[in-house]
Amino acid sequence: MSNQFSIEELLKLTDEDVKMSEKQKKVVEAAIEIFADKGFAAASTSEIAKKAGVAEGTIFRHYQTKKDLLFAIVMPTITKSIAPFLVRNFLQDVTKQNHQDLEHMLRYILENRYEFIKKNHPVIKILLQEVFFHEEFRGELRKVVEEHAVEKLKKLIIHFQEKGEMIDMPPETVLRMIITTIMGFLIGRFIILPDLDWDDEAEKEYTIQFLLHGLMKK
Amino acid sequence: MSNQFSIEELLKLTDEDVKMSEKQKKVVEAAIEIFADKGFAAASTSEIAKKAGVAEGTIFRHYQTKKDLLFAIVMPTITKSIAPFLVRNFLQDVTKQNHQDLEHMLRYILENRYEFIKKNHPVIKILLQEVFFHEEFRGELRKVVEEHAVEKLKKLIIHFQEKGEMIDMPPETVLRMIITTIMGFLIGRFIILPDLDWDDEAEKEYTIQFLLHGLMKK
Amino acid sequence: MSNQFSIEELLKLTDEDVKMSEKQKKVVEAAIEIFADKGFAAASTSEIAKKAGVAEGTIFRHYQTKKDLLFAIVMPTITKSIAPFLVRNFLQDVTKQNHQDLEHMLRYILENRYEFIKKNHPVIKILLQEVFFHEEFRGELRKVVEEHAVEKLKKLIIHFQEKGEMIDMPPETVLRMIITTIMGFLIGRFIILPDLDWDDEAEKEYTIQFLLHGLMKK
Amino acid sequence: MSNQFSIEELLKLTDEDVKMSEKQKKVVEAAIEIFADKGFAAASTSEIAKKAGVAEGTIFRHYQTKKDLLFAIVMPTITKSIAPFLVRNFLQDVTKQNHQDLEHMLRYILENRYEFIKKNHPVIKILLQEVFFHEEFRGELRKVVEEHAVEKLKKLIIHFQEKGEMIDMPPETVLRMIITTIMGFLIGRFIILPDLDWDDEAEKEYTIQFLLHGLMKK
DNA sequence: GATGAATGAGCGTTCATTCAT
DNA sequence: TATGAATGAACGCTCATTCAT
Repeated sequence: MSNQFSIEELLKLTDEDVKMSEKQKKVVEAAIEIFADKGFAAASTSEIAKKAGVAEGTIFRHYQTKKDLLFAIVMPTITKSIAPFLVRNFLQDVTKQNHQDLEHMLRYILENRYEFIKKNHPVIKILLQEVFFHEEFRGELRKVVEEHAVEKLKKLIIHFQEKGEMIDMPPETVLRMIITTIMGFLIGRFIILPDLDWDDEAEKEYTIQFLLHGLMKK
Repeated sequence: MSNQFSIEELLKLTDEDVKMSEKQKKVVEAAIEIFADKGFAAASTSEIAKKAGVAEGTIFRHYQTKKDLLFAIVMPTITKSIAPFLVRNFLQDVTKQNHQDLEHMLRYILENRYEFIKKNHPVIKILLQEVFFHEEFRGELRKVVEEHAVEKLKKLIIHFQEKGEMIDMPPETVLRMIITTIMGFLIGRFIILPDLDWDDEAEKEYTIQFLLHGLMKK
Repeated sequence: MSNQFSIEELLKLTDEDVKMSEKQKKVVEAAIEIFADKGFAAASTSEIAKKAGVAEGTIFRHYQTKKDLLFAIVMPTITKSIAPFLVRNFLQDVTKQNHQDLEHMLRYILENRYEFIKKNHPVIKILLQEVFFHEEFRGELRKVVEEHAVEKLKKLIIHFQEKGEMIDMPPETVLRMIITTIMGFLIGRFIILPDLDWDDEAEKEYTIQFLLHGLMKK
Repeated sequence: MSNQFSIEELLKLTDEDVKMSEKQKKVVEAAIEIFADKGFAAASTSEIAKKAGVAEGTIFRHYQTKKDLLFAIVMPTITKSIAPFLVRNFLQDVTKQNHQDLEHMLRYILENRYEFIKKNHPVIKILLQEVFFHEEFRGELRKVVEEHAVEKLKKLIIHFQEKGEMIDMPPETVLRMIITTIMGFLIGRFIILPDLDWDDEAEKEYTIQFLLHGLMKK
């Protein structure tokens, strides 16, 4: 319980950024924009400095290497990416409720992650692009997901299956369907085709309906 | 109909590679390995040359620039990525059959793309990594998908919906669910977690079941 | 005679350091250590500041440039390096004595310079390392040596030669032998191989014997 | 005997340099000049390239780092610096002769090293300047001197002492006097004050006389 | 056709120095 | 007086690309 956080504590994590000096903030903003646009390897520190309106040396006062800058941007987002499962009572809250739990849970996760990616899509784009090239990202993701998300969700799935509400598939497979469907929507919506004319509320509803139909026992 | 191909013609596309000299093939193999491993921008032509066992200059005899080499590797795979829909009679074949059409179609597409990605996952990994950074890839993908896949599949979806077999959602949304679920499986299986101990036949079956449950009218 | 000093005045030169603030002293100490260790050009002011426990800017309050810091450290040692010959009565003192003068003089110089380098070897190491790269050091050395040491010593040599005690060689050559032999010992002892197990008293004696044998008329 | 060389073989070592391309030779020449002039740390590769008339990248085709360039220049000279003692029969040649052996040996060494430093003084200047900053140089010097020079010379010194020709001092101390006196002359002559008006033949003679007087038993 | 030396622009990074606090 | 963030020129080095052989 000691390494879990209340929503308030999680928000504090976000506000830590406030400690940054004005110039440092400018550097981070410019770096996010450029990393997202052309990728880490193709981004140059001189371009970042120019866009941030600082001298190139200023970047290296705050971040020892270009890679450190990338990590400082992406690493916190890796933790925050599983924020719903960091909430202390996530498991109990959901299981104590009635037969509509599954739907509630899916709606909660989708809505919550929708807002998260809506606010952070440039950094998440960077994460998606760079996760292949930096073992550190994969390691951190695996750690954070395995420690805080996988077990909780598998328990929930088994709980729903025992109540006879959910289709009989291995919990890992059900998990894959949930993640795939939700991320498929959000990545399509915010990363791949953000310029399409999305009716967000309708698509969220369809996504939930598709998941419920696909996962619930008839 | 003129820019559509029979299965035989598609296979010929694959065999075009045969025209390449021994050295050229080595270059392409080395480039695929290194691009997939560290990304286009972080790969150096000298490293590719060394791994291919050719001189640095040899690469540039066959490909004017490093980017040309990338394109020569990835572009054909973009076309092949929608191969099932390039087949002349795809639409007729499916719609002329009985009430098990939807399942047959999904099974056909999944099986076919499973084999494709199994054989080509390094190049597909490169495509996934680089599609964000090269407008040319996005343009080609959009063209090929819109011209050959989207319309056919939307017609099919409408056909199933009119037969009362498929859930009532906008065809584009149904398409998204199908693509998301199938690609979610294949990318997870071959690109993100290829080292997991997958029971492929079972997972394929679950994926089909999930799609059928999610998309069929009860 | 006006620019010559008594022993007391020379000591005062040493005590000038007292005027420095605590921080300034720390800077000088750190700079000596780092300049001696890695050379002036490869030493960074930030490293000096860190080792001295002051801010980077503090160095430049006391010394306008990094070179000024080097000069402030080394220049006084250039003067002190010929201290024995700065003593007002060096010449008279030696020539007024008996036939053992030569030996006395050599012992005096060797002993005196042995103590000097024992106390100041880090700065002398810096001087030896940097004298090639800074014309200012060569200029100051030449000035100080020519003005205060060469003429006195040449007169002494001629004096000993006229007394028939010393071998007939050009006085400059004799001077070279003396300097070479004494500095060869001291540099070997304190700069090049300080970690060897030296028997200092014996080696001093051998050095004197070698010089006497080599220079005295048989 | 296997790792010892005839004069001819040693000369071949020198001629190996011939394998270098024209541009590479230019780079080495420029680097020697600039390293000797301002020291390794203060020399810039762009300045070397400019003086050599090549592109900066050309330097790094032949030498992976600036330090490699320094080592390629200096390391062979470390070996050659003890060339006389690498000659197969150095020891026998000298000891088989008559009472004038000591003088012959000293004359041979002085003359030989005089010619060596006359030809190579820029590289030797670099070695003297950089030996303090690069453990690799000290290591190589120690190895080469201990393996090939020290033992041979100590045996010779003991041989002369047993014949009663040489003063009774520890052989290491005698060695120090010889090295100090010869190097003192050569370094003064070629490195420190090369612009003085030296009468080389006379100074060589004085140096030998001083050594003989200083070391021979009366 | 293949080579690999040569190029030079551009990279990430360091550094002595300045200056507002 | 002392600080340390900020600067920007210069550094060592890499790279895609060219071209004489």
